[in-house]
Amino acid sequence: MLNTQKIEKKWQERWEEAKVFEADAMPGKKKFFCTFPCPYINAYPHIGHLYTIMRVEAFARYKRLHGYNVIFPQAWHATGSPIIAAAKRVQEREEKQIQMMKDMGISKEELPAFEHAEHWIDFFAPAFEKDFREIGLSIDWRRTFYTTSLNPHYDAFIRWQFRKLKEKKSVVKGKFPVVWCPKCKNAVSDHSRSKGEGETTQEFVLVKHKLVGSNDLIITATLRIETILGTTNLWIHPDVEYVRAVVNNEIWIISKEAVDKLSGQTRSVKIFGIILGKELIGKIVEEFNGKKIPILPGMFCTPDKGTGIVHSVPSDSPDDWIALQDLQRNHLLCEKYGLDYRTIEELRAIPILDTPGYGDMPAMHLCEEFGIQHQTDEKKLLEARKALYKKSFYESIVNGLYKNFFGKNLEGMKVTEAKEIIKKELLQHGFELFYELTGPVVCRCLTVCIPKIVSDQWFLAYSDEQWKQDAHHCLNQMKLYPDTVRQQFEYVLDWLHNWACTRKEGLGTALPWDKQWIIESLSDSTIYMAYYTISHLLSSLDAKKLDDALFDYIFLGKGNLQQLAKKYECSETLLKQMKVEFDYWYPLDFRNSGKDLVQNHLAFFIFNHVAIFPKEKWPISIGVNGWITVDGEKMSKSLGNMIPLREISTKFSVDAARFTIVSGGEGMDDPNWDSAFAAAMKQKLETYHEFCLEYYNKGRNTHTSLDAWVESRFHAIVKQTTAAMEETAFRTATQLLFFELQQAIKWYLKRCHNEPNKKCIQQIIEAQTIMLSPFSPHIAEEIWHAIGKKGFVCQQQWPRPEKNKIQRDLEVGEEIIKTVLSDINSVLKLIKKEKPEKITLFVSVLWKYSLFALIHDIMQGTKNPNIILQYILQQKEMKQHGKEIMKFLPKLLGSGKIPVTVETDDAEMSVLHHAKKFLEEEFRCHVEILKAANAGHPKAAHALPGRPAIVVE
RNA sequence: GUGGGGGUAGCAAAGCCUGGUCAAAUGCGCAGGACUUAAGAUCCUGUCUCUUAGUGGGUUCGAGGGUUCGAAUCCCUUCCCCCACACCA
Repeated sequence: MLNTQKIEKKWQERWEEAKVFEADAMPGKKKFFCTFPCPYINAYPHIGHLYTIMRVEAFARYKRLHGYNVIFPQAWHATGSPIIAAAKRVQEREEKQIQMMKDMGISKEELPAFEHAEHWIDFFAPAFEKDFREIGLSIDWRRTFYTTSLNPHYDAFIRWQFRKLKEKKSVVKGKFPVVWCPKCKNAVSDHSRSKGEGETTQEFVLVKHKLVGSNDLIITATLRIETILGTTNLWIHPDVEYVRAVVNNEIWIISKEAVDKLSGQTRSVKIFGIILGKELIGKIVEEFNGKKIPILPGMFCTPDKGTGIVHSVPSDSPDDWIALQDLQRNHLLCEKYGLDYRTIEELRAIPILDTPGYGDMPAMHLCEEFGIQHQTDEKKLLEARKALYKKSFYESIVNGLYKNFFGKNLEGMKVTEAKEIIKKELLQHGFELFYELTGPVVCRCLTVCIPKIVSDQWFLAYSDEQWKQDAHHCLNQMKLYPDTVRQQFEYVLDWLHNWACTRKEGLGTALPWDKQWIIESLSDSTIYMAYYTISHLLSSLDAKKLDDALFDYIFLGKGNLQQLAKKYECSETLLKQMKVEFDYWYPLDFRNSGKDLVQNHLAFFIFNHVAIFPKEKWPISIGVNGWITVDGEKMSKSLGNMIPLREISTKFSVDAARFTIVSGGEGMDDPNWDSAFAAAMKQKLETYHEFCLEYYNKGRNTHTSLDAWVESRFHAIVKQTTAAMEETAFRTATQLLFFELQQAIKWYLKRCHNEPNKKCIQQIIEAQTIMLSPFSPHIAEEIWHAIGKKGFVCQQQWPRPEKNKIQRDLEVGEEIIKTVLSDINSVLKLIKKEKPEKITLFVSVLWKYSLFALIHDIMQGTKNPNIILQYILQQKEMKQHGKEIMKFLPKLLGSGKIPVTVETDDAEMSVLHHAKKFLEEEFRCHVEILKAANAGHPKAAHALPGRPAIVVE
């Protein structure tokens, strides 16, 4: 048994000593720069990280074997709120958080330290590095850093980045609705809530209804502005007190509860009167289009939702429909509020939308479907409403009433489209927007949160057309692994609009020109790969002195070297060196991440690169992969199937785990981690190690056709493996270079009775070990060393496939022998004979005829037309002329059986003659090989090209 | 719903673009055998089903249609799974 942990450690130390993975600019030498996105360091890394980073790692090691000067740097991400929020939770000793800390193996004594965000970084950054080192990643650790203002050098870099963006007008100011805590006077992110995780703001439109005979406006709020033409009446709760208030020079009637919400949203609201719902019932309001409708009693109106008043669209709202039904059935109620029930009865729902499956009165149908009897059936109504909203939003079509909507014809348009147009028009005609939360949110300070419009929010202007075009341009010339993600990228680049890039809380860099803001996490991590090229040199400068001039010089080649050196009190050489490093390494050659980052990080990455850097520094390629599943199940904390990296060495061995995870899958599919495979793989690698030691110096010097065969297989496999590696199809590559090659070797050794050609087997062992090294580097080094090779395996040359050594006919020959072997075995098994006395092989023809000659022969007659047919179907001509031929072939086959004489193919005969000795030894009996055509044995008729008939005696 | 990626034997995963050599690679798992004092490892054999002195038949590649002499592969319909739909890592 190998001590894998010892081996891992040994080689990691040796690589470190020899600085194998430290790469510096070497102008003139080909280079490869690859990165894995900074992981967020609020917990230990796990096997999910491993899969994605292995794609970078394997590619990096592969490129090194091709003589590239490779850098693979790694930094840590701490920008944003999760760490701060977690620290706060620790401070509060929140149960869940404490449990999480415990699960991570953090003791009670250590807890107080985790109350401070800085400690998380101090703790996890080294932890990540340790874990990453322990799985043998070929990272240049000199270049490591972490993000946020806690790293002043990086901080200066981010400030430079944002000033550059601002210069290009890529950062703009705008309005933005947020979840707001009135007490903390802060936006409350998901992580800082004690209740209401996942709730966001929701955009309503405020509809103004003019009370006839006064200047008062009754305000309703709706999510479904596209139904505006279906309004038949207003609902108001008779027993609720509403207020009259001056809102931006208008008089509004709204619920008390609505006042706070409205005033939080850039409005001044002054209450000057109270009005009971009852007082308004029966009155008439005038709509924006002049239509007059009544105000009716609706008990379902709740003052804390919207404005507490509802406009009624009975055609498309189950609530409105059933409320209207209730009222129309209830004469007493009408009388109670002094309403004329005849006019009430005449109120009819107005069809406005066509909803597939429900026609133009979906609310009515849904009330029936859900068995809703009364407006107090809240549960059922909620379900019906949800069902309808969803269906209607995506599937309904607006009808003829919208033929002339402010001069626009919307008839036949989908709701998703029409909605935006309707909203836009109405906003121009005095309607207003209003935000509500999708559900109750309570801040960490236990204050109930409200929606608020922040008016000085900064955005990255991704909606800018020119910027989008540049991004597309960049994408078009980029290589994507796999290319199937391209469409997704195209879509995302188009779809992205302005991104709110600043926050009020969290870790990060202060926005240089507006220090109340902190740059948001995704926005600060878009071009930091450039920072890798200089991070190890930059840290020797005094952070306080750093400013834009430095980065302008390094990244954009502006400014005077002498002056700058003076300014930063450093040598010119150092500054120059930084510039050389950047110019040499950039552009970035390969960036790989999970597929979930396509729509944000990777898209931002493209955008910001094209904004800041000249074309020749734009990224070269992006790799994208799926999400790991563990033994067929989604990986999650709750399932308890997270495998932390730190457990890998002891549980599976690093080499086995690295190999396993890569063979889990490729492309965009979710790959699978198979624990049983990992365990088996550990054993296989050990066996492989033993095999190499046993066979490396074994063998003869003579060269046979069998050696030529194994060489052919070897070169074919190397060729395929290389092609797969180039496409980052690492699963395919591992399958080929390990299993496929093993199989070939096994057969080879069997055929040559464990007496391989020395040169052949050495070449194969060396090559296989080299090809294995990107995946399982420790064991590869161990083998390399053990077979007496000098240097590191990771610094060797990737094997070169030699085309002229690949000989198809040799492979076909061995296939025939394999078939014969397996056929004899099945016969032996069937007749339960262990020791045959004699085996006779009847060899048929390899048809040399052209297809048409064959058909001619069939017309002459044959012993078995079906066999011929089968053979015909495989021929190239069939692919070209298949249709014509098949039309008349059945007729031919229907004709009689006339014996036909055919020539035996010499190739097959000679293959079998060569293998005769092998077969005889295999079965320990005499083997006879005859031409089927003139054997005269009844079994001989079974012979097929490439598959002799067999008689065992 | 929209955009993207998928659905293949017990599990995982090739094949699909470019239809025929596909009952479908490979690996894991499982079963039997050899070796061994034994375990592990290793090696061999089998692993849809029925047959059989083997190269044969049947039914399979989410489901249902279609194109074709021929479909896992091309086209249409449909169901299911994953990712994203944002202000955040």
